[in-house]
Amino acid sequence: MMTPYAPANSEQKWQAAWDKAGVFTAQHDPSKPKYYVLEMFPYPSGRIHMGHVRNYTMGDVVARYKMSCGFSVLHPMGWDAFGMPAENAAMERGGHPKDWTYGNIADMRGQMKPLGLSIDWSREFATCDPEYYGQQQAMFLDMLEAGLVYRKNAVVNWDPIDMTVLANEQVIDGRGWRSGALVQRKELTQWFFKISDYAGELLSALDDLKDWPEKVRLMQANWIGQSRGLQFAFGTINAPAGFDRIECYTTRPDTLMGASFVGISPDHPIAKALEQTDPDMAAFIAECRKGGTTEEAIETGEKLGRDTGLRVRHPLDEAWELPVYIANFILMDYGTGAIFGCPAHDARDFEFATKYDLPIHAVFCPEGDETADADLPLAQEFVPLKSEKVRYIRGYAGDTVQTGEQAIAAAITFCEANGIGRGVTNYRLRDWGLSRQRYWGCPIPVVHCAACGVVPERKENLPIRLPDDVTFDKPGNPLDRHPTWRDTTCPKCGAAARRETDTMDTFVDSSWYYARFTAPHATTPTDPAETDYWMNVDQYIGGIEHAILHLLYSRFFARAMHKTGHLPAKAVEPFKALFTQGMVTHEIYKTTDGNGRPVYHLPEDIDRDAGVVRATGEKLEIIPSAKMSKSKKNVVDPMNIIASFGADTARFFVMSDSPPERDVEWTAAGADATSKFLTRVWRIASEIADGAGGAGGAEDQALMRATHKAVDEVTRSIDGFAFNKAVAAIYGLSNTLAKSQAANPAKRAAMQIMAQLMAPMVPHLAEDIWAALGGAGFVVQAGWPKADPALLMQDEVTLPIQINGKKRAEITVPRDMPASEVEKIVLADEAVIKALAGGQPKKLIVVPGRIVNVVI
RNA sequence: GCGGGCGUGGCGAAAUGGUAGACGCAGCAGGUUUAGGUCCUGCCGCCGCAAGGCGUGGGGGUUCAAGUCCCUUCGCCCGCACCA
Repeated sequence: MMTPYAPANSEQKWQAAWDKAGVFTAQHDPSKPKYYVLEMFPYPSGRIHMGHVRNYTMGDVVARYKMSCGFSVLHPMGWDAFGMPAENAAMERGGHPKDWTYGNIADMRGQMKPLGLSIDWSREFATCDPEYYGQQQAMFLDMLEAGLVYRKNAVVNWDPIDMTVLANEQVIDGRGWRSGALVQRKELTQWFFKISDYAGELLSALDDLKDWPEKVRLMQANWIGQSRGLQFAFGTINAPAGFDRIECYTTRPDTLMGASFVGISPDHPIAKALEQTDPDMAAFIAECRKGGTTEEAIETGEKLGRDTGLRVRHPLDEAWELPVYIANFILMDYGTGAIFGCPAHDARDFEFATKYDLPIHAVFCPEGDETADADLPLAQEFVPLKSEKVRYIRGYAGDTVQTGEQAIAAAITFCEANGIGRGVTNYRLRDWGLSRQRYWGCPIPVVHCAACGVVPERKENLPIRLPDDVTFDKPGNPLDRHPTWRDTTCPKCGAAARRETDTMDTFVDSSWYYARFTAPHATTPTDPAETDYWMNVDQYIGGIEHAILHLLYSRFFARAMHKTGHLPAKAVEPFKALFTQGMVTHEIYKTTDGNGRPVYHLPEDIDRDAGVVRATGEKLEIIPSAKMSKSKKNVVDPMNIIASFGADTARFFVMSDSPPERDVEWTAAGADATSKFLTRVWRIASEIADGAGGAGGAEDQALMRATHKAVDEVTRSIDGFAFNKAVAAIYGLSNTLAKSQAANPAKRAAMQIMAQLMAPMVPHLAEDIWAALGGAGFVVQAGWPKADPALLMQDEVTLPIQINGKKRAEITVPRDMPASEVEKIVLADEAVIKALAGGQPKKLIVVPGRIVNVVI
C-alpha cells in the first residue's frame, strides 16, 4: 500500500535506529582502508545556520559514500568553544561564559542531530573542556622546551575594544578581525610561536598539496612572502658610538649604484639612540609611532622622513657619502629595519626623494631607449621596470645583463665575490603572537617568580584550570584582578610566585583538534597508535575565510607537534585534501522609511510574486543573492525548513544546482520543488513496491542501461566533488524510471540501486525506499553499486555529421563499424550529397564513435 | 600597484578540443480536478510564418573542428598591499 511520505516520523525513526546499531562509530580496523573526513568545527553561537547545513552535508555525503565503498570512516564533530563572544555575553547579560558556552553547545547539538549526519558523537569534545586544554598546555610546555615558543618584548597590535593583542593575520585593513576597532600599536612582552622557523618549509610544501585549491595555496604563498636579495652594510661616518655599520636588505642589489639615501625605521636601534640625545628626533619618532598601522595613515600613505645628520659611505665607492633618514614607512621587523633608497627605480623611494629633494640616479633604461648613455644624467622621472628586458648601464656588473632577474643574480654574485654582503632569503611571515589578555581561553601554563623568572608549570599540575569565580563588571582581564588565582608557588624554588594571566589565542585550540579526534579521551595529547592509523585528514571541508589564519597555523602546529613527538612524520601536512565551499545566500527584501532609512523584511512577511510587504502593501526592493545576515533579515533558519519539509529536503537542496565551491541561493520555490521531487521518488518507489511494472522485454534492458549510466555518473560526480551533477543524474534516473515500461523485477532492481545512489544525500528517504523494497539491513551498510561496463556501452552510436564544422545531419551506425564503412555511408547521405554538389570533399574526418566532419 | 578567479538562455547551471544549453527553477499549452493546489503530458537560446540564419562579454589567431587552447580588450569578483 502506498503510504504518504512523512519525513518527520521517518527521519527520527532512522536516526534512532542508526544510533542504536552504532553504525557511525568509527572503528580502528587495520584490515580496512581508513578515511578521515572532517568539516571545520563550529563556534557554539547557539544556532546553526544554512552555511552549517551545507558544510556538514557535504562532509556527510563524502563520509557515507566512503563508508559504502568499504572504508573505515572517521567523521567526528566538536566545538571551537573559547573566545570573546562568551565573555561579551557575560558582560552584557551577566552569567558565566562557561554556562553560556555549554548551553549553546547543547542547543546546537540538538539542532544538528535532526540533520541525520553520520557523525561519531562518542568522540565529541569542546576546546573549553579542561581535558582538552590541559593537553594543549602539556604540548605548550613541550614546545617551550623545544624552543618553538618564546617570550619577547615587541610592538604589537592592540585591539582597544576587545582589550587584547591580535596577531598580524588577525588585523584586516588596520582593524581587529572580530571587533572592527582601529588597531593601535603597543609595546608589550608577549609569547610567540616560532612559525618563522618554518617559513621556507611551509612554502615549499605547498607544492605537494595537490588536492588543495590553487587559490588557497597562492594566498598562503603570498602571505609567507619569500624574497631573495642581498644583505650588506653601509659604513658610518659620524654615528653614535657602537654603530659602525648600518645593515640593509635589498631585493634589488642591481640598483645599488642608484642609491641616494639610507633610510632607517623609527624603531631602529640608531633611531632609539638618537631619540635619547636629540629632542627634534625624539619628537619626529613619536609622531611616526602615533601613525603606524592606523587606517588613516595607511590610506593617506604620506611618506614622512627626517634627515638625521648622519652620513654613510657607499660600499662600492668609499668617496660617495649618503645621508641617513628616519622614515615612517620602514618596518623594523622586516629585513634589517633599514633600506637604501633608489628613487629612479622604486616608486616609493621616488616619492620620498621628490619630497625631500634628494638626487635621482638612473641605473638603467628600458631596452630601445637610445637617449640613455653609459653615463646617465640625473633622471627627472621615475623609470619603472616594466619590461623584463633592460639595457643595463651603470654599475659594477658590466652592461651585458639582459633581464632584471639576471641582473639581480649577477649583482649578488658580484657583491659576495667582493666581500660586500651576502645573498639571503627573507620572509614576510612573522612569528605568531599567541598571548591574549582575556579570560575565556586556555591559560598559558607558566609562573613568574621574582627569583627564577619565567618558570614552566610542572606537567603533573596540569590542567591549569580557569577559575569559575570571576566577574565581568569591569573591562580588562578578570584573571588579572582575581584575588587568589594568580597566587601560586614557583615550581622551581617554591617561593611565592604569580601565574601568567594571559591566555592563548583561540586559533591555538583549532590548530590541533583534528589530531585529538583520533583519540579524544587519551591521557596524553595524542595516541601514537591512533594518529598512525587515522591521520591525515583525507578530506577537510570549510570556508575560504580560513585560507590563511587557521590553515596556516594548523600546518605549522602539526610540524611543531611532530618535533615534540605528538604526531608522526606523515602528519606534518594534516589535511591531505581541502575543499572550500561557497556560501548559502538569499535575496534581501527592503523598503525605505519616512526618513530614507532602509527597512528590511523577513521572507515570511512578504509576498514575493506581488513584490509587496504583506501587512502594509508597501512596494519592495528585491536585492539579489546576498550573504545571509540577521541585520538584513534574509536568514532562513534550518530548523524551520526541517520542521516543514524534513532534513532530506534541506540536504538535497543545498547539494543541488550550484557547484559546491560556488554560492548557492536559497529560495522558497527551490525548497518546494526539492520537497516535491523527494515525494515523487517516494511515490514511484511505493508503486514499484506494490508491484507496478510494464511488459518488460527490451524495456528491461534499456532501464538497466540507464541505471548503470546513472551509477557511473553519480560515482564520478561524488568523487569529483560535483554534487550538483550527482543530483542531476538522480533526477535523470527518476525520470527514466517513472516512464519506463520495464517489468516489475527490473524496476525494483533499478529502484534499489537508486536508493543506494541517493543514500549519501538523502539518507532517511533512501532507508525508507530500501526497506519498502525489501532490502536487507540498512542501505547505508549495503555497499556502493558498481557500474557494469558492458551496460555502459551502446551497440549503436549516433554520429553527428558536420560539414565544414557545422552540424548538418546525423547517422546511426554500429559502434565498431570501421571508418571506411562510415565514410561510405556519410558520402551517401542526402545532406552531404547536396552540399558537395557533385564535387569531392577536400577532407573527410571520421572520429570513431564521436563525430564526422566533411571539409569542402 | 601586485597576485588570482570568473563572464554560457529569463534564472541556477552542464559540456575528455568533437551535436552548446544535460538536470533543475521560472514560463507557456493541454489533461485530471467543482475551483485552486497537487499530479500527468508536451513546448521552452535568439531572429524568422517558414526555409533558414545567428548564437558561450568584444576583437583577432591556431585547428578539419574552439565555451574549452593562444594573443588582445572590456566588465565583475576575491586576496594581498608602505615587505625594501
